[in-house]
Amino acid sequence: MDNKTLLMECAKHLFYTKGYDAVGVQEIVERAGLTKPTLYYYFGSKRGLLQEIVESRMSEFQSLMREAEAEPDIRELLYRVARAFCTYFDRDREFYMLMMALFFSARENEAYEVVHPCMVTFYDSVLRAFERAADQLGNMRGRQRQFAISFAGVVNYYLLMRFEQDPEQKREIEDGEIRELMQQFLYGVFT
Amino acid sequence: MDNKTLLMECAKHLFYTKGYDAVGVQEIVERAGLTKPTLYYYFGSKRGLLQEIVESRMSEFQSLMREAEAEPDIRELLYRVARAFCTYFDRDREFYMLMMALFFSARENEAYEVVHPCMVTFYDSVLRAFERAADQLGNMRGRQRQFAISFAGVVNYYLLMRFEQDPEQKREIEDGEIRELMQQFLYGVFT
DNA sequence: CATTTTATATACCGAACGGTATACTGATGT
DNA sequence: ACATCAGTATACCGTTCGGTATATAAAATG
Repeated sequence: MDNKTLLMECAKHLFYTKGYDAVGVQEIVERAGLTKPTLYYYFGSKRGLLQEIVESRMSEFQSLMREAEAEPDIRELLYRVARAFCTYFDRDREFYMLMMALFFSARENEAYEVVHPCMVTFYDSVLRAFERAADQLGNMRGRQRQFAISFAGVVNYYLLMRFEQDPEQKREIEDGEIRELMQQFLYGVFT
Repeated sequence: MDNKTLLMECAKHLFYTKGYDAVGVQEIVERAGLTKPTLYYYFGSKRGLLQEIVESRMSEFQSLMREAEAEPDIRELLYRVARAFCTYFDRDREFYMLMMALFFSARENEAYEVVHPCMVTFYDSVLRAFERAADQLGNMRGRQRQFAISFAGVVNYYLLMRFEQDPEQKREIEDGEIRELMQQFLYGVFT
């Protein structure tokens, strides 16, 4: 692994573990066995470092979503979108949790400013899916937003729970689990 | 307002706005028009300050939940629990959002250590509600945890959306909205 | 071989960090 | 009148912060 990638990996781990503001650049370069000017050579600033970490993993999410979005049937579509989120989560759990944490962090914080545009992308993908399936959901009365929010809430809290119970990622998320979750979302808790 | 309360209010606002780690004690006391030794006189440390902010608002939540939990019917119970969350949210939106942010923050962060026990309390309240209603939900096959997680996800993401659209708290959350959200949770999106 | 470019280190900057030793002030109790 | 004590301020502590000026060594380029 080249030093640039090494720095990004070390930073990601520390940001995830201790929080963006709580980690100093000194700590990052020490973990990588390098020095500060090297970090500033590649990224220009602490903010630039976070930006590159985030951007380097966004394209992967977008291609996962593009596959999922092709599905016309709403039930299958929702399953696939949830599947895309879970796959993305499984590929790098620390990164996913870091994104979640930064999304919920303070609005005026540097890290939030970097991450927010990406989270809008995530959310818009879900919202578009509901809007394209409007004809199958009856009169939604403009509830697309509420559906998208609920969907994101259910999926992300599910992943959060997964992570707390199995932070080591011993086993991947199975299709059956995702289908059950979507079943509950579509038809309620009584089924 | 006495200086202790003033410090807590200023700190809460700054922690919410900029993030716990990003705010220095100097900034807090300046906003309050006081000096550092005063802060350390009352709270002992920055951590102690956060602790008091959090603890001072927990009892209120617990009494709201205790009222809601008395309801035997699962539909009405869920509505009441959601109502309790919303009321609590409406009473002090900045505090609620601060708690959310800190709950999602890094595990090894000082702020997380302070807030985590409280969030466990929140979650356990919901979990208990589902467990007490087990007989009305058929065979849950141990899905209480999943229900509780989904419920928390739906409610918290709903409040998050509310907050983004109306951070000024111009109007309270109406019962109809909560009932609709719970309807969707109980019976799915097709209703 | 000389020159430029890329990548790294040493050593440092001023500012801000969390926290404290000490002194003062005004009210309270005796 | 005096001692006590809660509350507040001045001035300071050592450490760490994000960031940089400068040097150097290796690799690519002419």
